[in-house]
Amino acid sequence: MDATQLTELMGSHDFMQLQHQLHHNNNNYNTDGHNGLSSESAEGSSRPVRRATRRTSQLSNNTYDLEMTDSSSQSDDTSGGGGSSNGGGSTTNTGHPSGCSLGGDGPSGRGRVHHASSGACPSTIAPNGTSSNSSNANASRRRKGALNAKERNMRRLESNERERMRMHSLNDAFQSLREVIPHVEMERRLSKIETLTLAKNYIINLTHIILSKRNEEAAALELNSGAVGGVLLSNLTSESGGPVASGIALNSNAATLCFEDTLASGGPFDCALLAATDGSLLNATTVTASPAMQSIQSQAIHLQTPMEQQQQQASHLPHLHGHGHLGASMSIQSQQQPRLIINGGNTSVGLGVGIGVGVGVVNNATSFADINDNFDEPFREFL
DNA sequence: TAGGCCATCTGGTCCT
DNA sequence: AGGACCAGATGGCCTA
Repeated sequence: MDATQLTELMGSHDFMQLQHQLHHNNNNYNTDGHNGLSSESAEGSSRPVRRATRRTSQLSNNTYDLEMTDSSSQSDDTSGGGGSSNGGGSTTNTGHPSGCSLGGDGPSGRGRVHHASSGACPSTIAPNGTSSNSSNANASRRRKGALNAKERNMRRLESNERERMRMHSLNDAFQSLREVIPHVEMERRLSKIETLTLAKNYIINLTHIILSKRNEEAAALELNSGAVGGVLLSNLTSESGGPVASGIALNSNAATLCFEDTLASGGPFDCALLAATDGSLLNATTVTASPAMQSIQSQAIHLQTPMEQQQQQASHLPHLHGHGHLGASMSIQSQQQPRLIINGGNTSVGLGVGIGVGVGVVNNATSFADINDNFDEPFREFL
């Protein structure tokens, strides 16, 4: 799985092809002890390894002169981007003060609303590098100037330390997220943007599944257009022991959503047999895993384990605001319901059909007109 | 060597 | 007022 394939995967919202992969997630990504990741898997992935020495306290390496009394230098310079002697330091003033984009993009739109008179980018920069910003900013600087340089430097160091800790917490949260998102095994760990994209798509797919579970028949009607939010299960037998709708479950053209009841025991499943790719509508039914099905359960992507792991890590997670879809996802995972078995009974169709059938739900937005309108609905009870 | 990704520093802004 | 949050800037590491 290379980066291109991953990009395609993220673009296709396909998570259902990930069998045989999830159980590697916790072992194959290199981590380092400094960024909150486990250290036992440091072999085989270069990206985290090279960070091993980065996540250390910078205080000891800082070249701040705590005895300095010249208020015109170091962190007191409000015009200089960076200015640090370590890491983000800027030894050459580029002429672009901190907070100003080189391309003149203006406010990015992220973050909080800025008042017209404020903003990260000073309106003008005096030749000496001082900002001619609002009077509030000037007053603030005057107040800061009232502090002696040693105290300012100390506060700057403390602020830097807090910022590092904040970013470490953020990175820990990213790692926790990586561990609960099924994704294709890669030789390197997921980048942040990949993690967020996969998480978003994963949540979308879970939403589809929940909606389908709540109203299989309605979902089946929607899915009848060919987009199926499930996975292929084969070798299923009906509860009575006979083949399930012969030509359906045993047919790779059929897509089946099953929620675990008693997979381990081979008991009945509540399965929503959604739709065959020929457009025929399938009925919801209850089926029982055959011995063959049970035999492949070890290869299934079983979300319970990462969920449990997440629960174990819950106490270590940084505070997550209770709004937004990520929060909803976290909530539903902590509730452990529903537990979804993602499986591929026929490995030969795992990728091709998995993409085309299993995860076509999102690509075919018209098949789920209600998804965006009621996206939060399945999660409201968990909020 | 260019580009991607990341950690860190930094100062402005907002919130409590 | 202090801390959290944010985003720009910078340099390091790695891969293609």
